[in-house]
Amino acid sequence: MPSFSELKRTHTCGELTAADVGKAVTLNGWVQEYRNLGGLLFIDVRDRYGLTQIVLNPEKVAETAFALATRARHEYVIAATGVVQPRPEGTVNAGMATGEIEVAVDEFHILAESKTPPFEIEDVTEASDVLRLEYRYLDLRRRPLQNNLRIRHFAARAIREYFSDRDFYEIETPLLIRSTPEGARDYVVPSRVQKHKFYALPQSPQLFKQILMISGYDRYFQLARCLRDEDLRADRQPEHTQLDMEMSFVTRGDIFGEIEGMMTHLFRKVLGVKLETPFPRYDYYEAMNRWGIDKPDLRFGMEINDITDIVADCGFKVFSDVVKNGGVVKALCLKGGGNYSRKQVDELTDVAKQLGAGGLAYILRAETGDKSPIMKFIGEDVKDAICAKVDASAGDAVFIVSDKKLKTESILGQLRLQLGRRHELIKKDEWQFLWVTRFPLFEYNEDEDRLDAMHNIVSSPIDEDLPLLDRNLATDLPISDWQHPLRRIRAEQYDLVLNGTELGSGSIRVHQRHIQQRILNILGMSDERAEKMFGFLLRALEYGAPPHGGIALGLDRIVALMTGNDNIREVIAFPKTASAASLMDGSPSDITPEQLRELGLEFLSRD
RNA sequence: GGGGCUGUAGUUCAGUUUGGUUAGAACGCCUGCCUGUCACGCAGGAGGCCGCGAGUUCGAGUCUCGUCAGCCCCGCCA
Repeated sequence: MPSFSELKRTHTCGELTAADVGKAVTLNGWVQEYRNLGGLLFIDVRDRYGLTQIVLNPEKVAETAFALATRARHEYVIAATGVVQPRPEGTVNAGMATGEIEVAVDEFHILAESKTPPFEIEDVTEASDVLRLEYRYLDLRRRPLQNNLRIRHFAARAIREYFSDRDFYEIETPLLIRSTPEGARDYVVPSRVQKHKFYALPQSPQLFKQILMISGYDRYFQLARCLRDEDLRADRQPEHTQLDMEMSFVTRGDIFGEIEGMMTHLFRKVLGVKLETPFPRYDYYEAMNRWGIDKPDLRFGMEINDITDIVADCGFKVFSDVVKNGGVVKALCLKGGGNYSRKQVDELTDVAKQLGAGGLAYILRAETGDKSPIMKFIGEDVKDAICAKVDASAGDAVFIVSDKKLKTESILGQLRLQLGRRHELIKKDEWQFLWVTRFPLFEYNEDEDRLDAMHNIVSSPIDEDLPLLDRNLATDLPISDWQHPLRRIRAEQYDLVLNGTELGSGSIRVHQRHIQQRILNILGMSDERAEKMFGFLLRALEYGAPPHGGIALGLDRIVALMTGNDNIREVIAFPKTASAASLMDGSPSDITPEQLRELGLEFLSRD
C-alpha cells in the first residue's frame, strides 16, 4: 500500500456535484453501504460532510483493486481514487446531495478495517441507550448527532461573537475552588499537597465573576463548565455548560437588553429565525396567577382565572370553607371540551389528585345543556357567572380547583400543560421567550422551619422591599406565616424562559457588605460562619464593589431546544447515564490503594 | 431516598398471562451466485449463561425473593 500522503482526500464526501464531472479525485471515508452486484460494486463513502457513491467495474479497474474493494465492509475506512462521472440516465438519486454523480474508481485501498459495529450507523437508530453510550464514538458518527454538535458549535461561536463585539471579555475562572454551603452538593477533589483538605468543583463561577466586577472587568462572559453532584434528569447532567455573564453599573434592563440582543443574534445566525424583542416580562406572582408555574409556556393560551369572589358565598361548602380559611378558587377553560366523557374527566381528576388536589370540580357545556355535579349547590346564576369569567361558551369545559393559593395555582398550571399537550394546543415552530421577574428572596423551608435562599445568597432585594430587611422591624408573625415581612421581600431576580423551559436565571447582586451579611444571618449563618465560608467575598465587598448583576443560561438546554431534542444528552458529546456513569470510559472507577494512601484517605467500609 | 417501566441471538423485539419436546422473527454477520445498485436481489449457513444469584417444583426464559444495569418521574437540583 502506498504511503497515506499519496492517498489523501482531494474532496470531502459531501461536495462533488455535476460541476465536478471529469475531475480526478480521491475520497477518504467510512463505508456506509456496499452493494456487490457481482460484476459491479457500489460503495457509499461517508464522512462528516456527506455521502458519495463510488463504483468499481472489474473490466476497467485493476484486479487487485477490485479484490480489495470486495473485502470492504460496514465502517471500514477507505481511500478511493478515480474520476467523477455523471450517473447513467435513470440512475440519478434525487434523495442524495451528490446523487447526480459517482466516482469511477481506479485505485482502492483499505486504510482501516472495522469490527462489525454493535449497531448500524443510520439516522434513526433502534439501538438502546446503553449501547449508544458505551460505543459513543459510533453513535457520534450518526447524522443527527453530528448535526446537534454542529449547531452547538455555531451557537457557541455566535455567542462569543456577540459578546466580543460588545466589549465583553471572556475570562476563565478556576475549576478547583473552595466548597461553600448553599445550593447543590459539591463534587470534591482531595488535595495531596495539603492532606485531608478538599477542593470543590464549581457549581457555577458565581462568586468569581462578582470578584471580577469588583476588580473592574465590568463586562464579563464565559462558556463555563459547571458541576453538581445531584440526581440526574432528562434535562440535567452532572456537568453542563453555562453561558455565564456579568456586568457592572447596570440595572436589570441593561442585562435584559444584552441577553435579548445575544439571543436575537444567536437565533438569526444559527437558525435563521427572527426573534421579537423586547421579550415580555411578568412578575413571579403574575406568572403564578395566570399560568400556575414560574416558567410558563406561552405557545398556547388557556390562562387560569380567579373565581374566588364569585363562589365565596355560593353555598357550596367545599368552596366557601376554603375561602373562609384564606384559600382561593380558580378555574381554567378548555375550549371544545364540553363533550368530555366521564372517563376523560375521571382521568383528569386522577391527575389533579396526584398533584395534591382534594378533587376537581367541572362544568361541561355540552350541546344538550350544561352538566356539572356541583350545579345543585351553586345554582344557575353562579354557574353562569363562572362561565362568563373564564370565557366558556357552549361546547367548552371549565375545570375548578380550590385550595391554598400557591397549591391551587400549581395544580391548575400542571393541568393546563397536560391539556395543552393532550389536545395539541401547543404551537410548534414558535419561540416564546419571556422574563419572569421579582421572585421572593426567601423561601420557607417547612422541614427545618427556617428560610432558605430561593435563588442564591447574592441576589439583591428590590429597592422598594429593602426596608423589610431591617433588623429591628417589629413583627409577631412566625416565619412560617407567608405574611412575615422577610417572606414578602422580592429579589431583583429574573429567569429567562423559552417555550416552558427555564433557560437560566440571574439577578442584580448585593454589593454592600452589611446587606450581604444581614442576608447570610437571616439564612441562619452566624457572623463567624459567614466569615469562614464567604469571607473572601465579604472582604472584597469592602474595597469598592460596583453595583452589578448578571445571568447564567444553560447552553445544553438552549441547544436542545434549537435542535428539537427533549434530552440534553443528545447535544453533549460525551454524556453520563442517569446514575452519573460514563459507559464509554467506565467512570467513576476505583483508584489504587497507592493513590488513596498518597491522599491520606481510606474507606470506612466497602458497602 | 421513593415510585414506574425495561433486561431473551451481534442488534431490535416476540415468547412470560396458563411452568412441559428442538426458544422464534427481522436487521446485521459468514459463504456462493448476480454489470446500474442506492433498504440491491436470490440461495444457503452460523449465531443463545433467556442480566446475575438464590428459592419453589419431577421440571423455570416463564413463578417467588434478592441483586445489578438502563430509561422516566418525585424528592434533590439552577
